[in-house]
Amino acid sequence: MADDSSSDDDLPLGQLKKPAAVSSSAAAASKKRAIKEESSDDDAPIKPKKKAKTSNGKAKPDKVTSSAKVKKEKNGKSSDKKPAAKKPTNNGKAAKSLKQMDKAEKISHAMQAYLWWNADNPPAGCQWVKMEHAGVSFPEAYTPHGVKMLYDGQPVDLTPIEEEAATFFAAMDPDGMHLGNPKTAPIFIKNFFADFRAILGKYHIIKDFKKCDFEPIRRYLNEQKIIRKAITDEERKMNKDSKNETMFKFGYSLVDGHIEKVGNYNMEPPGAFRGRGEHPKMGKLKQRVEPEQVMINLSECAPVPRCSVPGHAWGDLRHDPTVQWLCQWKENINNQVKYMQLAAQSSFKGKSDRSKYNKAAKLCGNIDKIRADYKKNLKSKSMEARQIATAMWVIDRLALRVGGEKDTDEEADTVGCCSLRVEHLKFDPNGEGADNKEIELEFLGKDSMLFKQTIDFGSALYTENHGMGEQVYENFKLFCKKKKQSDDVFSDLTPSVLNAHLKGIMEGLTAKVFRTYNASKTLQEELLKTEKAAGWARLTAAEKVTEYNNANREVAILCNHQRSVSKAQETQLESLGGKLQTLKDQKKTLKKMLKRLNEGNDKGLPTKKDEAKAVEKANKALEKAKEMKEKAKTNEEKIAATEMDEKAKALKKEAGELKFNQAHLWEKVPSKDQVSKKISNWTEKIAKMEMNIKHKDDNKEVSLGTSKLNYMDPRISVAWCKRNEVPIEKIFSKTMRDKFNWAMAVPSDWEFNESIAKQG
DNA sequence: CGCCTTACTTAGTAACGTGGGC
DNA sequence: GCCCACGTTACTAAGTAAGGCG
Repeated sequence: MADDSSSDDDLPLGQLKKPAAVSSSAAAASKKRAIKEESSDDDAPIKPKKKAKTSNGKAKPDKVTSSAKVKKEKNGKSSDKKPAAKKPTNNGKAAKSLKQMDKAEKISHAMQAYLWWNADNPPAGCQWVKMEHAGVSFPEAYTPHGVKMLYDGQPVDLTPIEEEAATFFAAMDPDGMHLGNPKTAPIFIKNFFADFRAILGKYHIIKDFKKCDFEPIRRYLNEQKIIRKAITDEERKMNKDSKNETMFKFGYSLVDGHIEKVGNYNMEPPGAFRGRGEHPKMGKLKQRVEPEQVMINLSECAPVPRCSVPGHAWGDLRHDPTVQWLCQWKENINNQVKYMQLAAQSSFKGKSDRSKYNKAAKLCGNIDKIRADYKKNLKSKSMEARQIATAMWVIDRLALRVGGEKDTDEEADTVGCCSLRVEHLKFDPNGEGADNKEIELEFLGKDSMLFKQTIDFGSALYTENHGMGEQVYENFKLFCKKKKQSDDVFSDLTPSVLNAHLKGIMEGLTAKVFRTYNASKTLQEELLKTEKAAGWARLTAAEKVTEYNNANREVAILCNHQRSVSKAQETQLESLGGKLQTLKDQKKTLKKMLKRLNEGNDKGLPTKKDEAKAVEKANKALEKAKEMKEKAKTNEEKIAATEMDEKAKALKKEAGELKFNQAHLWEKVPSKDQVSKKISNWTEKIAKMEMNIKHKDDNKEVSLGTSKLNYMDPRISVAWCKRNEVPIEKIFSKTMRDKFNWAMAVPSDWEFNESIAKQG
């Protein structure tokens, strides 16, 4: 399995790209025809001639197709030596028979039967030989709601297009990260209003944003939200069905005889551009994309899908097997090309993912050489060599991104290593004096995430084991000398210069490989550390998972993967703090009670106040709300039902709080025994809650998902699960298991090191 | 060669849906 | 069995890097 993954991997991507586009598409085309013939029996059920486009979608022929396919692939598979890998991927649950599966399950079953890492590769330089799909699914045309915004207090008639734009603005949360931030709100409003005015035309009465009142539309949208909340189960099912229908139609592609999932098959709908950070273009109107703007890419032999928007047609057609994309179009905000591509669990993505990790693993064998190289050059007489060496240290040790140049008129002002400016470094941030070797790095990185860390270059962390911290510090001082705050620290260093140097050291090495390498290496080392600790074997699976998450957190911190703390989270944490205090107070009360009982004074001890009443009241309200929901026909009734529901929930919450507040008490005067038992109970509860709060607090600003999804070699996690008897589902969600299907078969002693690079 | 285009990976957040505590 | 906090998924913005072109 993973071991035989052979030499394949880096082949298709790198070297052979050139002969690609034009010439090879012709060559590939002729080859394609040959292949088509060979495998035609294979495709027979899938290609009922004209309707082939919908072959992945339409109801009847499809059912035959998928089940036939399943059987075939299954048989083919059982002959190849590994039935084992299959079972755990089947959700852990007892395998369903084909008859019991719904359509989506059947398709996914069929897809799982294809193991690309055991299959032949497409011709060198090509990603596929045959590819067919249904194109993108377009959002529905805008339906006007007729709710009028106010201008200068007066309702204004708007055309549907104008109304749509106004509605995009009204849909923005006034307290959200764009309008709720006093720094970004003016940018957003300025951009939006400029585009809105352009739609309205010169002579429209709307001229001043301050006189605009979008509140009526905003209220309407909120009302719609409430109505949607009150839908019946039946309606909910219908929505799901129609969603599934478009998934069946557009969500799958046929690539070289097997089904693959498409990632983003829904065309991005129009709206207000939600750029992050202080993006200079936020608020601009993102236009609706017409089919004519879309280019689709499929094989020449594939049927061209009919465009699903009435009266429209695809803009252009391509047959380029050297690329992965199925559709592309231009977006009007930054004039960038966007793509529809296969999903993360597809073979295309799986192949490049595996090759990414193999490349990072290859770095294990070269890292000493590389560190020695930049150590030497840190003192080089050539300024360029010195800058390259210092940048490499930064990228290696601080895990910064390479940092390409950005045009701040067009994009947010964010930086990485090469684009660091003098103003982002603060020497001796704590004013500790001359021989202090601290620098505070403060800047906005990708997605405008704050990087703020004080690096003590003289500390053991950066000086021991060839850490070179002191020399790096001297270099930084040198690079910043006589420069303006706004000057680049690495004056003439660019990502291409840096990457050219890296390529000279190790084939395929680029700056971003260091992040993958360090993330995976860190995970592996952290996991190993805990496994070696005394008593490890006695831990439960859940406790082991906590340790895994701790290791994961180390990686996330290394990569500076953050998330903002939501209001809800903040209040939740606060309320937990309140609860903890209550528990502590209750414990005090219990101790006092015990003391008095010991003294034989049991008069006036607090007892439980009647709480059943409150509970009953809440339950009644809840029942009524349910009833209203079921009866509701009109919008007004639906809104009333939702309101009632919310009221009832508030009552229930209140009752719960009352219950919690006197949970330490008894109906009658308790015995000494009862009290002391409860005291020890409470001690335990308090400890548990303190742990819980600490854990939540530690995690609230760290995002574990990104590193798990993009940086940590999944084979490390799979092997860890296997040797520690932790079910893989505890670590990887369903989609992650699908994405990492190629990694599931590694043995329990698999290691992230240079030897795996040789294997492929 | 430096800049622009192309193609793909990485990223946080909003919306969604579900599993496990009451 | 219910419900909601929480994890998962969808969405699309924002990066990197290679290659082409003038």
